[in-house]
Amino acid sequence: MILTSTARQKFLGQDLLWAQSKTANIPAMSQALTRTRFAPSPTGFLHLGNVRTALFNYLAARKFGGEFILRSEDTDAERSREEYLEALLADLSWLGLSWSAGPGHAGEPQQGSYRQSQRGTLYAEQFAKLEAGGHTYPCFCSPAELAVARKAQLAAGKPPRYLGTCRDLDGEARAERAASGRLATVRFKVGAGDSVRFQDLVRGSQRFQVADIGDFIIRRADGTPSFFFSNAVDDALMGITHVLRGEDHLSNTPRQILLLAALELPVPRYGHISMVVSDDGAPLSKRHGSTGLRELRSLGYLPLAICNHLARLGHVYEDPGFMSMEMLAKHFSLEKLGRSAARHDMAQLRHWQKEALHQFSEDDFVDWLLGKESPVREELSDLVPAKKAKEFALLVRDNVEISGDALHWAAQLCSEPMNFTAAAAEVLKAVDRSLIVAALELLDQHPDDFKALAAAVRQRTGQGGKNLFMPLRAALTGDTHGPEMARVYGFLGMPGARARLQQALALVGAGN
RNA sequence: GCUCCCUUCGUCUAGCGGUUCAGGACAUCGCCCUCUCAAGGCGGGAACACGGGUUCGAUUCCCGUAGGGAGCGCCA
Repeated sequence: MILTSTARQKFLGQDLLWAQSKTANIPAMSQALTRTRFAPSPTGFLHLGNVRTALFNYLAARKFGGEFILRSEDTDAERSREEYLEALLADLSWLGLSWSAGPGHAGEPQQGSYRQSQRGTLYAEQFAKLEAGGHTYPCFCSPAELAVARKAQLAAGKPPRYLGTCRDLDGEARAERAASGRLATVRFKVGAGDSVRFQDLVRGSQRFQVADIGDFIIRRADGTPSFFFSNAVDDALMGITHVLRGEDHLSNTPRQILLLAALELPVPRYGHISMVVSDDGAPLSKRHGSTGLRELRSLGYLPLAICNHLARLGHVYEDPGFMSMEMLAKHFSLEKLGRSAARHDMAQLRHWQKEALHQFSEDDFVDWLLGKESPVREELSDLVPAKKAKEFALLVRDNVEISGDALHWAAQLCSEPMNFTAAAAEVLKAVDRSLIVAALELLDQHPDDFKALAAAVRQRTGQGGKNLFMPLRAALTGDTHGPEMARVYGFLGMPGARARLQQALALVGAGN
């Protein structure tokens, strides 16, 4: 395809616009006009890379008082599943990313559905426009034939591009092939000898040779639109102004610009953000345990912890502190987006998790650990008596980083008989029997005052400091670290403490 | 194979030719606090991939090399 001069003018005009937008950090335009989107295909669960893309789009929209919309790219009927879509929506809203329009949203807009599988009519109109403009042709090559051609090109050291076999077929030849029952795809005619330029929001000016782009399929043999087509067309039709997407789309962008130009539809500003790789440097995949949003959620990571972590992967905030979603949006800036790939580091996420927990009030914390949303709610209720649950939660608060950690403390402090960690058993083995015996005998005199008990034991045994407290801790909690002993003692209660000391006695004195 | 993108402490990154023998955060190590852990305070170690240019002067600009990544699909 040769760009018409008006189309080219348009490009130049847009180049200018984009160049400006880069320096001005998104033009004022008409503020409310900033529309971003997240357009996943419901073929699996979200991983951190997807989530970060969604987050950036959300933050950009929110910062400029615009709209963030969701679109389900479910044109692949084979792989798309309703349950994935539902999971996606649930996970995104759990994260705190709210969208103003999307699949299943009340008040579906004038343009139609936010599921591509239901936008066939709209696509048909656009296909017709393209066909009328002479931008397309049917291609009768079979997948097998194409695969062979590709292989041959690769072997010959050539780029694997469509050869154009069906491009110049005349009407007769086409009719003949169609009559023979061969199904045709529709290809977009890409012209030669020109280049496509655009100003990438994060990578600056880009230029691709049109000659390097083969005629690509925009409609599959079954009549459904291909990604290049539906994705670009929907962005235009839905009035998307800024597309922040993965770097993997960068070299495909010229195709979409060409398409949109042929359709005379508005071209959004594109920003290609770096990829996120997992902590071992491997690319993220839909079934990568530690990088799946679902997995993190079920482990007890908090939405805001994840957002703080992700927002700083490939994006810089001057303030190194924890931020609310509002602050994340307020200080989000396209100019602060980095160009190189970022590694997801669990240690960093853990830091934000601690920060997020730190922000919690007591009630928030109790609700997080024991409430309906808690992934450990049931297991905890099996271990901790309901009436002591709240006290337990507050007791272990400083020793819990993710909800699962509470399970350890529940097991240590509530199970009967009690568990001793290896370290605690070591401590008890080395301790003098008389110390535990003394504690046992003095227990009655100090039923609810650990300090007084400790003082009494100290007086009788002559042991103090670490030598006093560590054995008592090991005996009462079965562990060598944990919450403050005075609070633990209060939680255990006198009868509980007695039972525990007696159990500990069995381990004591292995040395004497 | 071709095209494009990327390359500063272990990790995320600041840096947009000199005021930086490179700053912050996380992680790590040490000390303080302390009955333990955590938190908190103080302090330490730790990086400009390599080679050429350009320049009075390069982490910063240009060109190569190496390494990593992406795209070239009737996947998205």
